[in-house]
Amino acid sequence: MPELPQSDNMVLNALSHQLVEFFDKINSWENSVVRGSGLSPAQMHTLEVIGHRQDIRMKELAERLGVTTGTLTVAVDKLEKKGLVIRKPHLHDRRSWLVSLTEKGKAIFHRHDRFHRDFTEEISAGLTTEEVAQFSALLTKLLHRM
Amino acid sequence: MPELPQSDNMVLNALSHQLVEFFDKINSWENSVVRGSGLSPAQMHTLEVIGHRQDIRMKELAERLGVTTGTLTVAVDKLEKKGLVIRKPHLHDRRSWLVSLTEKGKAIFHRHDRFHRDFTEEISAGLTTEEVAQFSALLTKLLHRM
DNA sequence: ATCAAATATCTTGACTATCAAACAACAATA
DNA sequence: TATTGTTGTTTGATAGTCAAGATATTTGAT
Repeated sequence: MPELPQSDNMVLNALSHQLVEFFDKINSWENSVVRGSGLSPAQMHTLEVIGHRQDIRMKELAERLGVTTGTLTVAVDKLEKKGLVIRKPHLHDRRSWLVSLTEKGKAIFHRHDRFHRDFTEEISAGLTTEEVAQFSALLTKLLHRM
Repeated sequence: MPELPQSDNMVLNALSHQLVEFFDKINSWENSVVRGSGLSPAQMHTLEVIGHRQDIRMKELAERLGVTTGTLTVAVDKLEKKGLVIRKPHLHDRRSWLVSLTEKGKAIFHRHDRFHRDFTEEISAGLTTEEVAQFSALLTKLLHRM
């Protein structure tokens, strides 16, 4: 197993802590924005995933959210009661349901998406256009390995 | 209010969705790692904050975690029962308690910190040393505005 | 020195999120 | 057809969360 040079080790250590801080700050921003919307963070996240992939099976939705189908059943029940999502039977698999956003759900989804966009603009206001492009390119490489 | 050029707008939109994806992937990685430790994500996060700032007041800990002191009282009760943290009276303010990690809590904290370090190393393995330094520098600028 | 206001923590009640396990309906395969 | 696997639901237990109220202590203004 090859050893990293000491300097690389220190950079990685610093980066690790930066990532933790970055994550925490995004997280608390997200929470404070969501709390102003009448939905819980988990509910908003559910709307987000459905919004990016309409007519999604319960099973796949649960996987993408990282919860069990049991948890999801209850969550979707509540969102359906609020009129934000709707279940439709799967045409070819009668065990399955497809979940999608209602118009009301789509409105919330798009508003939240705009919040993300505004947040991104705000935090990158200290960067030049080139630096933003650079950051995005590096992020692409990182995402490939995750 | 100045309008951004169309191309900048598109870059920001892309970056916004990249950040969401980045956040989600870190989140699910973190959750899967934590679940293997017998602690909940919230409990691990509490240990992390205490670990970085031993002898912290309940009030300040609650603020850093983004929860009310009522929530924290219950959380610290449970961590204390597990032998991971300990409350000590504040020397100069008899209303206050200082919370710190026990040896057992420190062990868990350090192990988790190493997980973060390994994760960082893994995802940045596709980057050159210079790119890692570049990414870290850009992150520093972003963190300043958050 | 006294007293009102502010602060730090804890308690309680209500609600949500979560999982695991057991179950029912249906699909896929031997 | 009979068996095995998959999809979604239900239920019981535990944890996380907040708001509101209670208690003890400190601070600040008279």
